[in-house]
Amino acid sequence: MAVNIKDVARKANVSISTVSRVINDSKPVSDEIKKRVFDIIEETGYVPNPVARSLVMKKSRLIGIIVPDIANYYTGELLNAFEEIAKTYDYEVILCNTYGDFQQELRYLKLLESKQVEGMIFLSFKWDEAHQAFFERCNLPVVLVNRAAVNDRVFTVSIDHGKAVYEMTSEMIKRGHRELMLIRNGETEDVFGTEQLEGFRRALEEHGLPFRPEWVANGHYQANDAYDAVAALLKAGQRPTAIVTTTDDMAVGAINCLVDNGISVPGEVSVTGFYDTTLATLYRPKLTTVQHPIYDIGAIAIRMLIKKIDGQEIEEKHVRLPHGMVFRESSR
Amino acid sequence: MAVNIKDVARKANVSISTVSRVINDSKPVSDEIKKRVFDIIEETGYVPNPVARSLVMKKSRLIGIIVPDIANYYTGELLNAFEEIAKTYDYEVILCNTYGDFQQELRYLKLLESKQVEGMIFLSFKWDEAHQAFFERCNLPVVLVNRAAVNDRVFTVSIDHGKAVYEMTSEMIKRGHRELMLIRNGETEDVFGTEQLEGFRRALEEHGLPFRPEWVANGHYQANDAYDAVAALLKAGQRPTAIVTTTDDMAVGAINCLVDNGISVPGEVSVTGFYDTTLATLYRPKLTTVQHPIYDIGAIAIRMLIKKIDGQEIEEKHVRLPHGMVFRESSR
DNA sequence: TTGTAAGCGTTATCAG
DNA sequence: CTGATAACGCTTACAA
Repeated sequence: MAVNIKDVARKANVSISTVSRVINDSKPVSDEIKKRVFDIIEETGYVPNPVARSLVMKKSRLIGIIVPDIANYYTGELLNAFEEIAKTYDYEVILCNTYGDFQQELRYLKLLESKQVEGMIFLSFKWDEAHQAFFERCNLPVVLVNRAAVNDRVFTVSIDHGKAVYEMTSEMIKRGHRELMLIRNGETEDVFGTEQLEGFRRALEEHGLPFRPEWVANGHYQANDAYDAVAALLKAGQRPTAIVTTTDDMAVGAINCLVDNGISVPGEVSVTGFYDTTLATLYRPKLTTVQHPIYDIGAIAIRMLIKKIDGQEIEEKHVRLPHGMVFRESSR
Repeated sequence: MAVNIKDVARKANVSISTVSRVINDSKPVSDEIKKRVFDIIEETGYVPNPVARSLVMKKSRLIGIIVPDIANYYTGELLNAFEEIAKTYDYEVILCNTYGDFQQELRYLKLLESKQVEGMIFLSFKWDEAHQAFFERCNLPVVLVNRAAVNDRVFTVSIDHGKAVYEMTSEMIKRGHRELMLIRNGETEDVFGTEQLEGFRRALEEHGLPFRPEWVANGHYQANDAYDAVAALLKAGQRPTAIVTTTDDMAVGAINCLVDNGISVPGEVSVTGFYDTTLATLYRPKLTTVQHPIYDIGAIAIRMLIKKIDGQEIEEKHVRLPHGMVFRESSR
């Protein structure tokens, strides 16, 4: 049977309040007694019961993480960051996978609330009134990762998607491309998808290139989406010379389709990715892609959350991290 | 302020024990009172406090998961399964990422114990005395995923790695290959690495082919390991016609090295993977690989654990799931 | 069938 | 500085 505070108190010949004081360093205790208590703790291997502690403090030291899919590099890397930083602050993360299902999300929100999490990190595709209402009611801190800001009630951290697409598109144009296609994240509710589109359009405009709506496809992060989009374009007899995508997976899907149709990459068509995941260097040709500080985004998100939980004021409620670009073999 | 059992009791004009009885359905309560209580619960939105419940029941309904790295498809898919099934049984999983570090593992073991987890799932590379001693002492159920059985104190679930390698190797031999290389998981403590080697050796023997130790490389799951191993062999002027690997990533690494050296795959050399991750179909040439029921392994592991936690007897302590083989473009 | 009361292992208030 | 003691929200004998 595990030893508890009472046992320690008895063996050390002090009251339990004293023991509590020494383990929490909450009030002055004489050095002599402190040592006696520490010795007993050492000897018995006593560890305070976090459940009892939670009950009285009304704090669970739990953080809820809601993600649409765990099985990919991007989410995994984020989780690495959440987990690692949270531990540092003595918080535990509990994981909820929604498979992108809206109802599931709502269910998990309630579940997490009942589990007394002290805050949440949200990685879902959309953010709508139901979410908003929920957080309004339960008054829990939330931070959204790679979702656009809706208001100051929720915090966000991401890169500037519009700028990233703008820069990558401009770079392709500078390198001589005139026929460009965009495959973006096309959830209509996804504000970043819109941002991405705007970035693309702006790059074209600034270089005096025409914007053709039919050369914009809406993907959902997956390789297949891009494959199909490119296939459709090809079938319609159209052929861009550069394809800008917003996911490494989609870039690979696009390239696969091109190659399957006998079109060489980057010989005839250049393709760019997004995020710079492991896939970008594993795949051949290696991907030219937007470098996304995934781990850092995760680290900042969880730090913001914990800061807020601890009652500190957050000055910068919507953080935007800088991104980079790597030019590898998939573009010319 | 959240409503508690007392509030419900008062509003329903019953004692708190009665409320407890109706929410847990633990003892008979008259239909009339039951209805009254349910109405109040509905009205107030009361949710029992799981922390208080844990304290008295001495159960946390928490399961600890220890993994060496979250950011890959394999772990992610496993986590999907853990998370999903655990929720079904009203358990929460808490995640610990060790980056493969042994000391970190030990630290997490203690942490999880102090958090009162009721069981653990372990995905670490090795299993040694320190682990064994820990579980011996704290008497917590554990299940090891894709690690070999050490004894009956810990449960395991995996596929038969020896058989998988044996079959894939045999198949390559049947297809005419006589010069085969193996890149396996080479942690010396990794019993499956040994099993894999044995399977390879047995396939060669049964077909009267010589076993050359220098054509066996030890990787650590990563593409780079395989890349380097193949590069070394090539440098030594050796060239197999088929390379069997035990990871899709390693297969890709091997192919990349071959191609970088002007050797065509599968034209001149065939390469096979393991696990059938998303990479296997994203990459070109698409990978011939061993199909590994990742999600199922995770599902069985977490079910075994929960069963054990609930005090049920586990008849089959070391489960081996069947695997498959897919032949795609990376082999001839 | 229902209620009373004793914990569960802590922290925190209030005397001394 | 130290020690009783009352919470925290719930389950569960034990009584009624």
